[in-house]
Amino acid sequence: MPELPEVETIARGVHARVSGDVVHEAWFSTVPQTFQTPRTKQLRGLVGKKIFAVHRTGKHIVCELGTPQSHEPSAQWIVHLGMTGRLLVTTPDSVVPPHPHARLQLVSGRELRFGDPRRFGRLEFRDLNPTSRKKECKPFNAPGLDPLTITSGDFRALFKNRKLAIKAALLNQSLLAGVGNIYADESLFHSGIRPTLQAGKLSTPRLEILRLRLKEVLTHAIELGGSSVSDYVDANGVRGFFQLEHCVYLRTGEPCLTCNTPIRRIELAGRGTHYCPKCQR
DNA sequence: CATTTCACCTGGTGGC
DNA sequence: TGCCACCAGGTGAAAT
Repeated sequence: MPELPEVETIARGVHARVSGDVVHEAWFSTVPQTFQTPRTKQLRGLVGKKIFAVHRTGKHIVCELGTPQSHEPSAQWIVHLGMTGRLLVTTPDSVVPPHPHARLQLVSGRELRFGDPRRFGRLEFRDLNPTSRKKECKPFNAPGLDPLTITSGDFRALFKNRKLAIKAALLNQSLLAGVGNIYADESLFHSGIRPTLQAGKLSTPRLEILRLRLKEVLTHAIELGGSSVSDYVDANGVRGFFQLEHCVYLRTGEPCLTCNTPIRRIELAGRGTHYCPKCQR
């Protein structure tokens, strides 16, 4: 469900409410595919740990953990929400929605809960060990570059000589980390770029427009708490408002807000793709 | 290596 | 009310 703005909103909300808190007890479901790291190892690793900070990288939420006495994080709990994952900070007595997968009871009395009906989300635990060369001992980092901070030169270089459609390139997380279906469609609309154009054929000025519009769209969406299309809510259970600003996403057949031409829907890279045939060329 | 397709899941919606 | 087709915020593995 969640793309960069939703994940950023959740990470901020969780950070605000649980940093400094300590994991008292933990419960995990037995759904195997949810646990990137074996659930027993996650249980052992989390209980008794202090949460120093929570932040986003790409579409991942990273909780920095350590012993309550220390000041340096020595482990990480990494949450990927998939399509329908939710990460919520609640009171212990609040109703547990269907499909719960993790419940961390905190010393403050709060609970950090993860639930996910479609089970595309993943939970991962890392014991950080600076001397180890193993990947699972290194701090987690999204593979692609962050669209909020990427430079013009790096942005251009990502797409150079690429034969795939620009929309498919935007969705590739090893190029840009955090862009998903909504913000790919919306940023291409605001850039006047047809999603099917070959990424490598876009001129430097058009790529620069895309970089700027993408950053604007994502920043604006973060300010509005993300897009709630069906069921997305932030760490406090509150819906976002950016869906009210969507110009093309899920507006098939409705008039373009600029020129009144009906919005067209095609399939591209296996995803529904929405664009204005007149404004985007 | 670059690119495309598909499987993985549950649930909501709208047509009949 | 039920049944069915279709759609949905993601991504990794397999195929090409």
